[in-house]
Amino acid sequence: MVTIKDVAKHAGVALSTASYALSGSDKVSPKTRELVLQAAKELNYQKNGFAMDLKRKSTKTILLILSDLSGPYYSELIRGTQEVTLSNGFDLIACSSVGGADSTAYKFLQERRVDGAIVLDPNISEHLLRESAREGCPIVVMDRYVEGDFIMNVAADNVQGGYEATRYLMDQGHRDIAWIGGPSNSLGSQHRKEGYLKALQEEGIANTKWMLVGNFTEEGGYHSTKVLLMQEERPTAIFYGNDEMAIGGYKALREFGLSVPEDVSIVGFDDIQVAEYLSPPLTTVRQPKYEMGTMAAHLVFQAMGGEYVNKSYKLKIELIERLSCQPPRLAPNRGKGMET
Amino acid sequence: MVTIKDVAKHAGVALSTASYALSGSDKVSPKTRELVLQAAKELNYQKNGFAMDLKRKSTKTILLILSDLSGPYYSELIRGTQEVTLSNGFDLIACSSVGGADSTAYKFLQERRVDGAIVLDPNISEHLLRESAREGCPIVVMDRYVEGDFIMNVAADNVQGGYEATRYLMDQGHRDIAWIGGPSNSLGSQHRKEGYLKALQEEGIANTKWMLVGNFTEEGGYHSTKVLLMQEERPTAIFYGNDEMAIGGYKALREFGLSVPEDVSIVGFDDIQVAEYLSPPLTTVRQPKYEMGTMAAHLVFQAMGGEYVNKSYKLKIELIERLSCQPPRLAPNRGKGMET
DNA sequence: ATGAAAGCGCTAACAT
DNA sequence: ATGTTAGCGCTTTCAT
Repeated sequence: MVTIKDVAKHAGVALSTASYALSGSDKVSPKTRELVLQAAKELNYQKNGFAMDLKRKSTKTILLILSDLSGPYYSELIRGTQEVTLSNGFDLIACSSVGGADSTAYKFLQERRVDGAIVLDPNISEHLLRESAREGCPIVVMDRYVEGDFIMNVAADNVQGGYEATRYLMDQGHRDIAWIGGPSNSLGSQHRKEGYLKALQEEGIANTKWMLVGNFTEEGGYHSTKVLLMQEERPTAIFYGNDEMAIGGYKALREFGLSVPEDVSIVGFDDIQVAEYLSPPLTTVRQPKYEMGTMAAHLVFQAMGGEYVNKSYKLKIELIERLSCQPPRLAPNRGKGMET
Repeated sequence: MVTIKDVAKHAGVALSTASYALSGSDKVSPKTRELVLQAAKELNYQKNGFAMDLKRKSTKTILLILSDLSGPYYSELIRGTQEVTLSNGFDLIACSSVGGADSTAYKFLQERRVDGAIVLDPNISEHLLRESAREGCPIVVMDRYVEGDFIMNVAADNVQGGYEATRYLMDQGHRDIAWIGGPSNSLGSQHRKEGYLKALQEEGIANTKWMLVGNFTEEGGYHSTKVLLMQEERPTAIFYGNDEMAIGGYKALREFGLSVPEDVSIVGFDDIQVAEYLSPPLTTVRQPKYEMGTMAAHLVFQAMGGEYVNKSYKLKIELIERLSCQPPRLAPNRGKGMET
């Protein structure tokens, strides 16, 4: 491997001179610089970034940790973080936690390979987070709440989102509204459910009968919906913890010969790209993902700069009205022994 | 910052002993190890990965470069590379070329920060690729063809894909088939077009009238389609360089009061998630993305191992038949001065 | 089993 | 303007 030493020798200058020349310092004469650059080119010299980081004690890179590094969900969010990161002269790399404790995420966090991190990944333990966050490596955790030094949180207001979706359904006259939630390790899903329950309670509805879980996948939504439909009493509306599950729901409904929204109204969560193309187009709740991304990145840089920042931010959420909901066809099927 | 030196001192052992203990070598007695581990915990010691890499002269990480780190397109591909990378005990990080020469991609490639790279990004110059690929850092370039030492290529057989899509349309009786391609820096798009032309030629059709470019975006597809439809003679079918553009096409067609597939048949390319939910569901060409991902990763590791590998791979492509095509309604509108 | 010391490739303070 | 040199934090050889 050709090092700066080789370049220096080849150019007939001292090691430091080569270093200066290569880094564009004005401490060397144009002539020497040219000499060095020439030598570097001839030898096909490539700088070793680590050696540099080691000296400089900072990497100028931010790490973005996602649960699977894929999925349409992240697009906008990534774009947001990327813009901010870049305009601060930093680099952004992304990795996932696939592989558990051997995962790239763990390695990069534990080995001080980055100057800051943004984490959107329930698999990263609070322990690791607290252990890794430090002066020189602030961490922003998204969609969950983790306390600790140099740890900040940003999330969409999922409670609000859940509440508004349910409220919307109730305003149309629905009273029998089912909830199909995400996995239990998703705080976002829990909060949506909280909002859902809050809305129900406001109307004095104590629904516990129609609460199921999918796992945020189409598959899961499909199965949970089938389970739901096999019960004696059916809801007039279903609120899904995310859009993917709602897609599965559409499928299950179709299999039961039920149509949306005539027989049952549906609302999803996330507003992924497909939502608008489903038939009927899915009414759903949109999270301000781009804003969440920029927000997170800004926080990282503020914390780096030692600025005082609030530890926790909640961003407003927006209901996207499409065609998957309408008032329930009949008077709700109550009087079969339900209270109120 | 607490270093291994501090840990050693705190534990009352030598630097090297601490290092051994920390890395789980069996050269230290269990007792000393315990001592060191304890000290490390007390001081909240975190190893510095760079220093380690510097010594070890390898990073055990592979870099995946994508043009924008987002977009539904990549999902499967990423999953493929990730699986292989992980099972080889390596880490995978992803970054984009946003930022041009200042981008993360450039930095990581130029500064020897990784042991290999997979590039799916037309923005990375051939020059950089050739400069960066070397023993100890093989590079696999996807969807384009770059020659050089330690550079390999994997791509879907886009020519075949373009050919089959067009052939399919022609088998239904279409003769007036438009092409709306991607940006000119996309070799994939060029190849698809090549296949398209080849199919046309087989029937003796020398179509040049209906060839436009979008830029792989919905927006672009929309506009190009409008331009197309404003012309006097209209095609009976349109073949889009990717699905996003086809979506834009659907929209433009609707605005012109034309329906798919009755008035014009459509085929897309890529088979993104939305394709199946469009109405009508989009007939399109699926690339074996997961396989391309695993293939690329395997190649990187083989090259690392010094194994002889072919430099170039082409993967078969598959036509997904949905409902956006049907035979043209009338006899094709020829006889207006067209040859044959 | 443990310690001393060399050195990975680089930057930057210091000397010339 | 250029050269000399001391580390950055770590691994690893070689003595002990």
